Amino acid sequence: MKSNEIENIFCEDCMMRLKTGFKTLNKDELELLDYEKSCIFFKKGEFIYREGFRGNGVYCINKGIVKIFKTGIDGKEQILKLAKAGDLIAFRSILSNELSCSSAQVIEDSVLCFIPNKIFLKFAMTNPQFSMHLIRLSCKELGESNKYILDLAQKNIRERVAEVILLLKETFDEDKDGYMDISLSREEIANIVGTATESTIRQLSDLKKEKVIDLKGKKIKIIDLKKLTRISGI
Amino acid sequence: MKSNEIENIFCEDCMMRLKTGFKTLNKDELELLDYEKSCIFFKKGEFIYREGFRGNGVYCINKGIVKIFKTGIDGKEQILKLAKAGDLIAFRSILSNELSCSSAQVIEDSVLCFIPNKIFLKFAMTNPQFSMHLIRLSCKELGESNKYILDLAQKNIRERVAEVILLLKETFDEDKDGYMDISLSREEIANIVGTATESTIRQLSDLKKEKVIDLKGKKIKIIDLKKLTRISGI
DNA sequence: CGGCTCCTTGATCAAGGTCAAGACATGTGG
DNA sequence: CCACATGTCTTGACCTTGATCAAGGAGCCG
Repeated sequence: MKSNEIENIFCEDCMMRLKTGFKTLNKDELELLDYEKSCIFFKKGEFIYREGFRGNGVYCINKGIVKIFKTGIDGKEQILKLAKAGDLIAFRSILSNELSCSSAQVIEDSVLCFIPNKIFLKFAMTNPQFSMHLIRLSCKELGESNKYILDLAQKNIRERVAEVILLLKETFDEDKDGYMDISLSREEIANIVGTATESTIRQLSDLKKEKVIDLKGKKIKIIDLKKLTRISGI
Repeated sequence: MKSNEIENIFCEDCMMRLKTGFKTLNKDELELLDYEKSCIFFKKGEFIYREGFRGNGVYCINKGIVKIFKTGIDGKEQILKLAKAGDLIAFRSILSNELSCSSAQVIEDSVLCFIPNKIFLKFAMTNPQFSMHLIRLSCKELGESNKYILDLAQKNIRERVAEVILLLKETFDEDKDGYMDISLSREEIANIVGTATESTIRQLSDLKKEKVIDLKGKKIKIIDLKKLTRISGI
């Protein structure tokens, strides 16, 4: 189907499955999932799906990092979410039966399991445990979106940059030196914060000067968590 | 239970039910719902629930208008949604088992049906049709929230004011003179747009001068829908 | 080494926030 | 019914924040 299809990852052995609603599937369902799904490798920069299209399935991230974003006027991105191993993406449009409201592009080489519409919806409609998981997932994301609306409307850029760094810390691990295990371009950080690239750079420089964070290329390390939290206004 | 409880509205006869997931309930379930729910009258200005608390049920709006909002720094509101007859509110925190992420306050005298946690979750877990409705509802709202994030991040205030007027038009009917059937204070409009009250007033005045809308007290009438749409950048 | 792209910084400018004052509307008690 | 108080609306003046434009620097690759 896809050119970069790779050898099957057995769902039963998949550690990521336990982080998702798929852990509620019984043996038969799991077998069916295993049969119907396909595992696909995506290189950095590749698109998984694009805004405005009708999706034909959902993706479970087995490995890698994916950015989910909307495209605004003159092509400027607004990143809604960074998805990582164990996250389910593209479920919103499938479940609400709408066109996709966002695009997904790979930030770090990824392995994704594609689960076709039909079987995903079958589970959703026949397995109450599974559907409750989906409900919780979408309601959680709704809560996060609502929070971000407030921030965008009321916080200034310094506060939002601080908050995004804290968000990254929550989402990603850190290496032995304390730098967070994610490499985003300055433009991408700006597209999470919802501001111009230059403004984000200035805020990052300020935070570095103030010894709140340290920067090494694209890597960020939090030095003074307390102060960063205070700045973010959480 | 509540001081302003009013006489029961029979679910079976309730027209609003047909707009909600409750239309999927069978006769027995409906009877149970009817028995467990309570109908409550709320006067303008009263709070239905507040941010940060654990909800003990959801509300189905039978009549009236309710604003759902988050409170930010120094008390400034950000309105997330105006809910009207046929809308279900407070379901997010119940379903995700989190604290309420927003408050609900009555804008126009309302009648609400309170459905306790227990029975609502029972339906969600045992009636697949009902749970699919909930999934669709939360995914739809998630899509709207995501859209609003993009707007807040990238559109200017003129565009956003125009967009909010269009949103009001979609949500509420108009009277015989073409004025929309909702009265919001300038501050409330500003709290939807996510800006200062004065800025909103200026934009409204401009749009009136340009003959795009007309203003009569708190009532708004759209004169030039095409131009308004163009301004909103949709 | 030249040609990319991304990052950084400075200068400038406009959008929109804030403050202040007056207009208008509404309600209240005398 | 008036006088007064209160709250909302509106407008003007001013100033801050952050966007935009421009130029130079750093890192990377063929």
